[in-house]
Amino acid sequence: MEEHYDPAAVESAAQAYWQEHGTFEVREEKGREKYYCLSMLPYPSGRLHMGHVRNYTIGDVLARFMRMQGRNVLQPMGWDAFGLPAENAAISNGVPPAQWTRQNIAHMRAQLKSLGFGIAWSREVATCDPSYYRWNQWLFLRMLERGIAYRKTGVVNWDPVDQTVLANEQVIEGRGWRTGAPIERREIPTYYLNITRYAQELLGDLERLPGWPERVRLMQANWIGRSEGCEISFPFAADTTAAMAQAMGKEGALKVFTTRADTLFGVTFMAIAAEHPVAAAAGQRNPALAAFIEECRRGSVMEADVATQEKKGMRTGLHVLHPFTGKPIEIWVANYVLMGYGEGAVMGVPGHDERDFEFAHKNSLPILMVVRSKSGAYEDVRAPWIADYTEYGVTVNSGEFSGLEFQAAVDAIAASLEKRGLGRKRVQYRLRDWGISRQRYWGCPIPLIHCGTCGEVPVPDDQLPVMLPEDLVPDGSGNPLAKTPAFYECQCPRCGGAARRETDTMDTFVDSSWYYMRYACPDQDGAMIDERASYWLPVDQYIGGIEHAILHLLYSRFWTKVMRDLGLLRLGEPFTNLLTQGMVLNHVYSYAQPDGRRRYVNPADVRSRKDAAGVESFETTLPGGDTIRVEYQGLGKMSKSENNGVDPEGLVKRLGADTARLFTMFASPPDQTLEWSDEGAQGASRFIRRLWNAVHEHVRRGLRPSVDTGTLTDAQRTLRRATHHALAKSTDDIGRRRNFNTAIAASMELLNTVARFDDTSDRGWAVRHEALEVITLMLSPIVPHVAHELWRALGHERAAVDEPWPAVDESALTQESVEFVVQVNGKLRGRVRVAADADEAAIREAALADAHVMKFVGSRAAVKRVIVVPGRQIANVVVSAPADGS
RNA sequence: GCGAAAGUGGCGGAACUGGUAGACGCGCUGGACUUAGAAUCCAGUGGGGAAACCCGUGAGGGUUCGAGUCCCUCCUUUCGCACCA
Repeated sequence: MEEHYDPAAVESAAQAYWQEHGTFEVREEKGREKYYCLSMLPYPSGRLHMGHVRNYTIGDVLARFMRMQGRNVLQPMGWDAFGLPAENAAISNGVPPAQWTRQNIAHMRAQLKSLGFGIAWSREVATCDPSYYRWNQWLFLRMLERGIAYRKTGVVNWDPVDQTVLANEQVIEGRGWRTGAPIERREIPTYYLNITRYAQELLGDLERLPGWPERVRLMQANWIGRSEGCEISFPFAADTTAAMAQAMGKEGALKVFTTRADTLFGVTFMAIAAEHPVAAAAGQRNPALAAFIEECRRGSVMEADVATQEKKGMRTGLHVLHPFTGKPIEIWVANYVLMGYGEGAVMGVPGHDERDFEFAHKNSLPILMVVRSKSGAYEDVRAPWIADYTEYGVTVNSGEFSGLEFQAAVDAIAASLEKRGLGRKRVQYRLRDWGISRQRYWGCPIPLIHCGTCGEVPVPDDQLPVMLPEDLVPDGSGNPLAKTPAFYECQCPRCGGAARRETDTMDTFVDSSWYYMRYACPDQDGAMIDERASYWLPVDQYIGGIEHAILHLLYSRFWTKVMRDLGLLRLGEPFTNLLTQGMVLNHVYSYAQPDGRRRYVNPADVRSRKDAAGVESFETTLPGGDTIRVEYQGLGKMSKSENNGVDPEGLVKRLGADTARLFTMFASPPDQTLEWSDEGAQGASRFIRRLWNAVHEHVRRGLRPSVDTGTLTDAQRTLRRATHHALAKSTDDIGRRRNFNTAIAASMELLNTVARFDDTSDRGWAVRHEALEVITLMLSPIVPHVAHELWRALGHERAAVDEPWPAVDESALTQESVEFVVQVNGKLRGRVRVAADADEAAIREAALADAHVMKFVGSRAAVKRVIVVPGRQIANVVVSAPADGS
């Protein structure tokens, strides 16, 4: 063993050992309990960031811990390799996305290896490999056969300059993020996956996921957004049937969805979305209305923007009839009605709905009150034209349905409507079908062919995969696939005539919806997955960022259920336990440039100084050599834009992988935010050196006999107790609570105890030896490299990574006497030592015999009772009037 | 607006089931070693007070022998969703 800790040497030796022994390569072993530990796969952006380090360290600690617990552990890794950044890099550098992506993967793989993660590298998957995306295409075709995938014309964000669809988050203040061009709402044909078919199951099964954070389940439930209500048909009035017959075919009624059928008698107008077919029909006869519809169409499709918009509307001149009173009700086109939810039309009840209230006020529409509060108070204090009343109450002014409470009113009205064929109860979901078409190059081709005579024709299975050409360089305008005849020109598989291949690619969320299944059998080229998947799945522990709480995790659950229904799996839920790690934060510093724009300075380049009054200020040295003052702007997520990232590669070079891992695990619990601290990282490094030095000092004295636990001194017994106490805590903290920070604190505490233990006898040596062994193994999942070396130094042939997790020696924990804390009326007043088996009476006597305690009790006569809590080693003396202690 | 989580020393955090508030680390102070610094080691470190003690977990109330923890009201911060009919 070297005298001085050299992380680079220790780490490369340990990594070489694991590599050589294939330590983390695993096979399916029937009868051995498996543990599938999965971290979300990274996008190959080029370099790891601290968020990756944190994510994969959490996974690695759990994987290594479970391995020591005897489980057959699979921890794989792969690459979410399709996507926009590769195209953007291609546009600015002229390098094909494939080349850029593969270079990044190579670099990041090396970075992951340098951090010592115990990954089964032979199972690596990259989603841009044809051997992977081929099965996206295959499953898509199976979905198409069953109607789960379908083609529909839908509203999208369209950038007219780049000629492409943009995701909502790529539209900034109504303009394309790259071109600055105003974004249009355009209806183009895209492929959808029918996730709404699974809405109820996706919602209901959330209850079967107790290993998921409550807040993620809640976010998904809100996203799915189930509401119970009624659909109601309002027949068209006589004056409008001619126009409607044209637009609506045979329907003859305007359908709405409502959760408040009890307010049906309060309807004073109908509101329909600008995209509603009735609106289009009305617009044909009315140029002003057509212009208004066009104005709404140009507006953003982002719902957050829609929410802040002023409520605007225009009358259509068309009417429907109230299903009970028969009175005509005018139809308005309103910008607050969403085409994508319910029927794209609502009944306007301004007396009992906030939005309708606002709309009615703006347009001077009548407001009727048809619900009063149960107490009746509402009628007395508020008139409907002053405020709306949106609570559940009792119906009034509602004909035969007056005087009913909410549920009774809804039931009665729905029953009556259903009898007349004008409505029924229905469940509505907020969730929409998943549009997967992207007018992008760097993604998985959608395996379809458009033929002039046969229409849309699926690519036959034996022609899969539809290969994405890898040598194209996008220029920023449109999809290069659509400009590459060699790609899109093809023969129709049905009639053999000339046809055009679909040039849209799939949303990259498709790629990440099932990659965790493929790790089980990445070499299988005859099927999507095979029976090895049923050995490893479901994933026992999934770790990733909270930002994926909805989309990725919902899509994966949906995908799993589809595969189950296709008979490919027996599993309904892919991830048993989910850990969402917190963000990594760092300080943000900036200064104003002459042109007024702020420039961000990396915290590593900022110096702090204090003036005579102790006021702290910050400065940095510019590349030119000038020193400039910078402003502290608080903490922010590590990001490029705020230039506050810490490069893991530099950290590993400077302090070592073990230090990087130890600091990220120690600074805060895994699900909370982590604040980067350079001093904290130094502290982690210092602890590792202290441990190294302690072991070095210990083994320098040579190896000696093992512990004879029967004949130890008090100090020796105390150290053994500390050892096994720390072990019990660490086991619980990692295994049950997932609180790695406190597990590490327990090891630090034990090392402090060892440092104070200066017994040089044989038995003293042996007790210290045991403590150092336990520390080494307890920390080995967190700092595996240094543990590997220390374990050898402590005299072991077998590698630390192959050792089982040590067992707690219960006998070491027992004590002959224990200290009880004595309180008087809940305030700490003394400590007494009693025999470990002392009964309540003895503890009570000991407490009352303590002079300091009695000072506050006054006299024994004042004692009302004594509460003894043996498990907590605490006794509380209750007195009626405590003495003041003086 | 709706939903959720969280407010504890100078800082990150600990206190898991209501039972010794502040573990562990950082920082800071003093000391040792050193020509000196760095590194390392030792001691101290919530506030007040000479001490006895008193006060302290965002604010206010409550339950309890006992509250950081439970209940009520309020404040602040963060996150998610947001015209969902």
